[in-house]
Amino acid sequence: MPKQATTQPADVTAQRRRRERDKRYHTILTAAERLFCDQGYTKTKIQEVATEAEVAVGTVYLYFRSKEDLLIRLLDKIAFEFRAVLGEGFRKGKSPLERFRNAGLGLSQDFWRLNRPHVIILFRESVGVSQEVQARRRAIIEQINEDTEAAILEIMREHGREDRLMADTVAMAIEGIFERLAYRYLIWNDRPEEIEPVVGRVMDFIGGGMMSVLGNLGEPEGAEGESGK
Amino acid sequence: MPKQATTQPADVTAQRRRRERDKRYHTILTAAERLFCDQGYTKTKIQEVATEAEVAVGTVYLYFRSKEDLLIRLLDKIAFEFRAVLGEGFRKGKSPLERFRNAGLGLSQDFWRLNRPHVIILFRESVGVSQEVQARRRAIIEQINEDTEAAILEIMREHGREDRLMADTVAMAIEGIFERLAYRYLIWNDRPEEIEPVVGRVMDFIGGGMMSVLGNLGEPEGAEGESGK
Amino acid sequence: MPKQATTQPADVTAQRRRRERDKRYHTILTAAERLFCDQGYTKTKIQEVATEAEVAVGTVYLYFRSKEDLLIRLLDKIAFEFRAVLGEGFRKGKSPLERFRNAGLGLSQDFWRLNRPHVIILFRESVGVSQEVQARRRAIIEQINEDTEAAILEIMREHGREDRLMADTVAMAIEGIFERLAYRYLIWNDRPEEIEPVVGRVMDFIGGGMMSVLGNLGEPEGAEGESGK
Amino acid sequence: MPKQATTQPADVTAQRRRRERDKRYHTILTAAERLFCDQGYTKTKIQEVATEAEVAVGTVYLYFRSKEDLLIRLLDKIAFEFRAVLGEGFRKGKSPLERFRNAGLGLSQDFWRLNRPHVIILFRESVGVSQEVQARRRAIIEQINEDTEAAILEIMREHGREDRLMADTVAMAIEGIFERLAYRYLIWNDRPEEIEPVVGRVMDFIGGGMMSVLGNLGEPEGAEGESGK
DNA sequence: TATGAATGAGAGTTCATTCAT
DNA sequence: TATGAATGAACTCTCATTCAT
Repeated sequence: MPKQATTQPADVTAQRRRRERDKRYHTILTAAERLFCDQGYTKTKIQEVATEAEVAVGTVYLYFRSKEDLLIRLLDKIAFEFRAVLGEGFRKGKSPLERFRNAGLGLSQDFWRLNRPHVIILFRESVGVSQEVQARRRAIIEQINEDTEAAILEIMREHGREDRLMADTVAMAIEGIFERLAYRYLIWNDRPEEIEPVVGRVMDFIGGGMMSVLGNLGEPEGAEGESGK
Repeated sequence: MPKQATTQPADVTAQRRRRERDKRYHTILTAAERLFCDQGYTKTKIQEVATEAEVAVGTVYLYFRSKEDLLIRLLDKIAFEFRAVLGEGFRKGKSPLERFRNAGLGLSQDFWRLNRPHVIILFRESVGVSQEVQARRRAIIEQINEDTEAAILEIMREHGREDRLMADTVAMAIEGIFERLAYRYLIWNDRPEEIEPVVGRVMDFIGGGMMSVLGNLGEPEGAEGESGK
Repeated sequence: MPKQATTQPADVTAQRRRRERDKRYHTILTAAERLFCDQGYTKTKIQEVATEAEVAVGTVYLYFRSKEDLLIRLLDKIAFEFRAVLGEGFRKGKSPLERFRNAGLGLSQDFWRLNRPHVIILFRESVGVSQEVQARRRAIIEQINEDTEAAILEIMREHGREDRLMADTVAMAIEGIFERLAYRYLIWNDRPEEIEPVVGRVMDFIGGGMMSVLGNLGEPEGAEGESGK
Repeated sequence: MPKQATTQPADVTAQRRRRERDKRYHTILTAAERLFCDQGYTKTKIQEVATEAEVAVGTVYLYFRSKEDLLIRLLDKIAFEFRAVLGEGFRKGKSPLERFRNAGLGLSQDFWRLNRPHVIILFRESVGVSQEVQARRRAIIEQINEDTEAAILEIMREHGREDRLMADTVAMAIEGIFERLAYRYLIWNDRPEEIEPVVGRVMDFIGGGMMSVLGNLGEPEGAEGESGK
């Protein structure tokens, strides 16, 4: 009791330890991210991650169960940030459609431009690694799909009707488009500055596609021959 | 007559050898394909490929330079068949738009349904393997992009104007959509029977997107507010 | 005092580690030496070296880059000891000639008799292995040649003249003689006890050869028609 | 009988076959020689030997039991030619000493200059290959030693006494010298033109050594202090 | 006799993971 | 908690030799 009164060392120490632990966790994770990006997951050795993070090999295993675990935690972190950017975009704007557009632009501006490594890990390095990594990757992408679908359903509702099947399909399509976009301008060519104009064109394309689809649902503009057949 | 019988053998033998060589080449390639799909490229051992193809390990190396070479040849074969199906689709139909639609349907009907292994190798197992494999994968996808772009330009021309930039972007978008489609219904879920209805909806979406884009170019239907801004 | 006990451990541990590292290095090297001798370099497997040294295969690669590196380090060690014995011999004795003789005897007594494995590795197992090993072997032999040449030049100088060309040739001759001697009585027949009398005769032969050559240079006994022209 | 009378085809064919067989045997052997020299025995593949000899792999095995056998036959051939040159030298000249000198010169002029490949195979590529090859190599070198010893004994006899032990040692010494000579000017440096002057000096050295040794035996030219102690 | 496709044992090397300090 | 030396299973590729044609 008197001891606690003087400096509360137990709590303070515990807090500091916690902070240091967190810090080290992220140092290692960031080192792994950098290396997985530059050399690929398979070619990166735990020893290299340790060196890059300025810790010993054993220390890496103190924070992560295995090399695979390192990748999974990385995916989780990426997923979190990804959804955050996306969610932020969906919240800005007056009409649902405007919000939708903002999300797309936000993704291309804020996220990808800054996080090429994340894109590389999500779309290249985590592909085909192991069953568990596949599952995680799939969960992330489906989660994003659901977010997008929700936004689309909101737009649909505003137009008077909702079609979950179509919303799901459109969400899937949009995700596919953006993945390819990212692949082209970040992974294959590292030219993020070219993304913005392409996103403009892409959003036109997507907008047209959605209009066509929404038109069939709520608005009496009617008669796009192909649709719905 | 008897003379023919004695002089031909050389040719006959040479021919038969060639046939057998080709046959064995494909036996090994098919064995690799099956295993790469089921267990993944990395986890598949050359020994297993050999056993599956009922040859010795050394024989595999008689036909392929390395394990990586096996994957590259596989990609080449897949690319060839892929483009064949796509090209066939593009040729059927009266109007460019109809031909375009046919290509999409053809892909989903003839190719993907029958060739799940191909899709898995192209979209999952060949990702992140090595620099050379990446290069090959990229070349294939860009090639398909060009094919698609050409088809789109044809449609554009019919509508009175052409916009290469837009055509390229749209081609990219379409490819992205189809890749995600394949991923979902063939790789993550092996439910090829669900593809067709989804492709229907997807083609509506794409059709709408293209109309919107074409509208801006040639037809005076005008006024899709979002587009072109 | 107690403080010293707590502050020193770091140094002590570091020292002990260093000692253990050195010890293990030599354990492995010695194991390799034994096996290379008994079974030959090519037929010895790294696994065997590891077993002989009572470590794991991976540990061998922790200390040596490759199997070839193992041989090269061995050669370096042998070269070091070889020159040490030779140098020691060259230092004992009053006249240059006596010193020269001592070096020869020293070689045959101290070195070869005790280091049959070294002789085998230097003269048999390291021959024809690889470019780099050849280079190292050559460097060692040329180094010994230079040492011998220096001793001969000293003798020559005492006799009033020096002839580098002749000294070089004689050094080469002497080395050749001793190599063959070693080959015969250590590699082909393991009878080191027979070396000493032969070395006696050989030294007579060499002495005569050198006298004849020196005679042409310094002493006016002259007139061996062929020599020196 | 009448058949024999017409063309004696059986004999003629048999002879021609024998000739062709011999020719092919030598073609293969020569191809192996060239490759063993250039790339080393270990690195040379049977396939390469076959290609160089313009036959199929199987054909090589029709003429030689194994890769090792190829090397052994090569050694035999080299030994044969080696002894021939040596023997020829020993026969030319009036006095035994002159004949001896001729042999040494002959070796350096006729044999080595023309047969660098032989030297490389005998002194480098056949070292450390296998037990059997070692045995053959040893036999060859001992054979040459005996030839040399015989020549030395002849000289000794002319001088009135013979000492087998000394003759053997001197023969060994001479062989050692020439091997090193060959190593230096043919294997390490391919400069055969430098051999001749060196051989001159070497023969002086050897001459002096032999004189010293002979002096002790028979002739009263005497009194090289060191010798014989 | 000649061919050359097929064989398959074999070996060097790597690297994720552990654990004594 | 941190360290990093030690581990050893795993895997690709080679190449001498064989044998059906």
